Amino acid sequence: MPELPEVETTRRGVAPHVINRCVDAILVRDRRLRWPVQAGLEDRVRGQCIRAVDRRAKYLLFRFDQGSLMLHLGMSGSLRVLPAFQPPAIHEHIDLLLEGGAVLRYTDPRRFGSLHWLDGDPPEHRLLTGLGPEPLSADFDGGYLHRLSRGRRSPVKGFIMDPRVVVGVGNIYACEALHMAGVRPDRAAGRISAARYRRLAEAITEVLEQAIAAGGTTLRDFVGAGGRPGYFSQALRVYGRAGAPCPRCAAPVRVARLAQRSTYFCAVCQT
DNA sequence: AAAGCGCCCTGAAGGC
DNA sequence: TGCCTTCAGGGCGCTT
Repeated sequence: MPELPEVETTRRGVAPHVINRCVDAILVRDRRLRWPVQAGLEDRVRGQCIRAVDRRAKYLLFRFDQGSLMLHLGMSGSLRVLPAFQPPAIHEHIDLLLEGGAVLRYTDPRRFGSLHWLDGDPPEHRLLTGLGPEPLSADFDGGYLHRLSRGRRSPVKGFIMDPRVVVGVGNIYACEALHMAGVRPDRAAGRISAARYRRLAEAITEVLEQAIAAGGTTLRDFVGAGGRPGYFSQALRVYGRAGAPCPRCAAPVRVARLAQRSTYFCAVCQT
């Protein structure tokens, strides 16, 4: 289940195989994704050529000469490039048949993902408006988090996971970044100092960059575009390690429910 | 306006 | 072994 590093890993994995390839056809075998795949989408894509593969938040944007396909992997989606068509297995819902025979195939057991056709250039959609900055861009830093958080009483973990605040920080990386920065997940967002937000922003950036460099985090079913698993799971400090020693102070890692999500933290060195 | 929930869906894991 | 319950990486959209 893709968080931002998995989506970025997927983007980098598929891009070289699809850029400047033209689409002979798109096959949508199951339209029942998070939102039903719009009727007629096939006609918009057919015959067009992919010019770029971009990412905004966790959305992949396949840019054509006229319009874009916007794909979200949801919690269980993955993409891979097949050298030639082969009969689809269960949950393999969508194929882009590329000129020359290769197939870009979308698999999504839970069908929480989505696929939209966007006419505009640059691509615009209500799901993209209102998104916060990219965490790996220059307009994201501790000063930004500090300014935006003033007056907020809800926990800082939910604050950094809010895509209107900053995109791409899912449950795993929120836990990891808060541990790296030494910030308790349940601290009120509005009561954290500028200096600590500086550390937290740096931690978010660092953990995401490390995870991208490692090819994402494999948990259960994530497989990168080339079929290789990610290796970041070996580097997780607290996520999924309840009871194990904190890598910094050796106190047992604790787990709590925060905003309906499992939250792993060290009660000693996160304050 | 912020915050808290329910919910979409399938599969894996753990308890009994 | 099998059945049942719980949980999972997201995030929209409704209610308060």
